[in-house]
Amino acid sequence: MTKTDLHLEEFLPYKLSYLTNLISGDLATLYTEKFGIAHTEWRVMAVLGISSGVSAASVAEKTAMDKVAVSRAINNMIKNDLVERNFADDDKRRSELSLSQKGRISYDKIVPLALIYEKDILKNLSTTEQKDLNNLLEKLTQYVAEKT
Amino acid sequence: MTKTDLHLEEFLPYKLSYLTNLISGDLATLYTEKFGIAHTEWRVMAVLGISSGVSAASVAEKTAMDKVAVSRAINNMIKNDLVERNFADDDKRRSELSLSQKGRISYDKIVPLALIYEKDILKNLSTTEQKDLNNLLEKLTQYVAEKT
DNA sequence: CTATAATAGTTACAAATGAAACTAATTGCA
DNA sequence: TGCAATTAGTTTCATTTGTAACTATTATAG
Repeated sequence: MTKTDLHLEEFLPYKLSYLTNLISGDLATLYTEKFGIAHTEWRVMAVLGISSGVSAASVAEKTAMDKVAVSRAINNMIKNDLVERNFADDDKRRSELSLSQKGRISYDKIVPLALIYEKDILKNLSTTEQKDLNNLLEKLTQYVAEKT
Repeated sequence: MTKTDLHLEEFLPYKLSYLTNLISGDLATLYTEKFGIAHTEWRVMAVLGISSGVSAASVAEKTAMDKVAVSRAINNMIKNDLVERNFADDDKRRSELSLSQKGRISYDKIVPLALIYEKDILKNLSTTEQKDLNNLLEKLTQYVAEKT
């Protein structure tokens, strides 16, 4: 006799999605409320914070966002003086992006808050459990990503 | 010396979000491609598949969706003959929702596929690891949910 | 009773996201 | 060279989602 009922609360995709939404929403308050930065912009900022002069395509790759979303985020951040853009000498299509001074200041304020938030969540898990969690997520991610 | 850099690939909220998106997108093909059912509708369907005559508010609660999203999903599903609605005798505002026959047929086809999908993903983890995963997600969810 | 508040669900409008077509610049190959 | 194909990024339009205000009905306090 096979069980064919599906209870959302026990269904992995739902559980993951639920937790992810809680955390994302929670985290979003850190960068939206005080800094008026949207979710996509936060991801871009996180990348530009540690890599300067990169292209939009590279940002897209590192943030798992598509190029349209990146384009919009970037242009909005430029408008808000958070990001600066140059165009590459050897290829005028390619943009070279970095945080502006203002962007850097916000970044430097947000990152510690984000790390504290992460730490706060993880404090409920032992060191071993944290390792396990990473392992499990990594395994799942790799498998799902590879099955095309 | 404290580390203040934030690398997305190692940041729990990002990792969770990334995995969730992969899985949700993957799963969505199961119900959209063949059945033309949207994500919100799938959640509603999952609930109505095991509970008949429930209110929209109750569906909202069980799906972690807000009432507007539920209203839209429900009305669309009614339009597509997937859901039937009555209004409660003792309170004409309250709807009593169930899958229609057509909805039930789709449900009976989708659920096994969804469960197979879940099983396929989980087959990469040992029984212990699966338990661990559940435990960890549960712990995190509970903590994050409670910190308001 | 009646007026006010509360509840179930919907509508309307704004913001976010996604897909496809587009522009401009560069590459490659005949 | 010069013309077709590719690449970087943008624009446009349709769909989705979120928020607030709204309608209809029921509950409750005076």
